[in-house]
Amino acid sequence: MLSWSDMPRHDPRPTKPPSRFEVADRLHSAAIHLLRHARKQDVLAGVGPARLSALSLLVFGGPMALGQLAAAEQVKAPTMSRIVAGLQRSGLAKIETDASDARRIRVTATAKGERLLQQARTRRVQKLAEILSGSTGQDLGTLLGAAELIEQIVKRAADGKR
Amino acid sequence: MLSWSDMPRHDPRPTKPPSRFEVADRLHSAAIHLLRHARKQDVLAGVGPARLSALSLLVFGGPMALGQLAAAEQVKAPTMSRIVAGLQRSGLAKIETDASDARRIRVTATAKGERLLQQARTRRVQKLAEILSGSTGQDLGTLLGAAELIEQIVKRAADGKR
DNA sequence: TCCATTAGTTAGCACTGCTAACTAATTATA
DNA sequence: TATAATTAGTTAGCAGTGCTAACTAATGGA
Repeated sequence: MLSWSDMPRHDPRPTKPPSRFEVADRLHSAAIHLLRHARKQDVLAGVGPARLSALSLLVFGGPMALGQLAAAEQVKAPTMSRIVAGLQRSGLAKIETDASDARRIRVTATAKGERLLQQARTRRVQKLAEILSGSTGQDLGTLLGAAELIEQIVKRAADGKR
Repeated sequence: MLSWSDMPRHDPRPTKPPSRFEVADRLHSAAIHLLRHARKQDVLAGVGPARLSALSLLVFGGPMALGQLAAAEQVKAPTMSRIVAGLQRSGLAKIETDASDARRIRVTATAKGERLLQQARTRRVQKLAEILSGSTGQDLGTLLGAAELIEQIVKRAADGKR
């Protein structure tokens, strides 16, 4: 779904330089379909996607304040407040008040949280690796290159916005 | 976040044949970050993501029964029942009972629904095209190739499951 | 000192996912 | 044919995730 190629094409121009628009559309569709597979593994963690994502930020990015977490996850403070409360309730993260500024809280992943995240991560990636099993080395190279490009591009866009 | 490369690497092996695992991980991360941008455009539609996605299926896939919709969206029937009710309430889709089997309903996108979807689609893709604006023609080629590969791979995985 | 700003929380709404339990229609079977 | 099993959808109720508005508490500047 959601692909220009699904619509009647009255432009029989051959594939010369792909337009940004076409590339954007195909990437969009591909990303949706890819993540749909990965996401299904997450139910096994028993933790919702927002909590899992915030936890991953804590595990890989280290302890941080609620506001930082919210900004990184592109979510408003009240939403992150609830997510952190959930993580705390499940024993996956702990919070302590900042020594130098009593308004701030410092959120940290617990050992249990790190363990759970690694397992969830492994399941997701393993699932994707599984569906890549029929791919040639060359295809894997193309995909890796594309993934790196995308990360660069997205990072550039985010930096430009800051 | 969520990338092996963020973790301490004690394996200094150069980039020879990328492992499926590594490719899966990088793709996973890239897809998440890419869609995070596109998704933010959707608030402008005034329709939630699940409804938008179901509507796109109706627009591009034609009218179908509720069960088909649920299966295609990988969602349970009660969830799709509510999504369709919402689309109907907003005048974006209409339902009629199947003539040959009175248990079934036939869900169809309205003209208004098609219009709204095209606008939402355009916004999403335009946003992605925008962040691609700094890319060379060669990069666009790599990205397009990767998108096509992913669609093939995901399709194969889905077909295999059937 | 007093006021504006900043960090987080609480309350309340909407949307999306689930399971369990239901109705109604269809199909299979005794 | 009558009844039982299956199938299609709906309803009710729960949890999670997003928002805005309104609040409290702490900080920092005039």
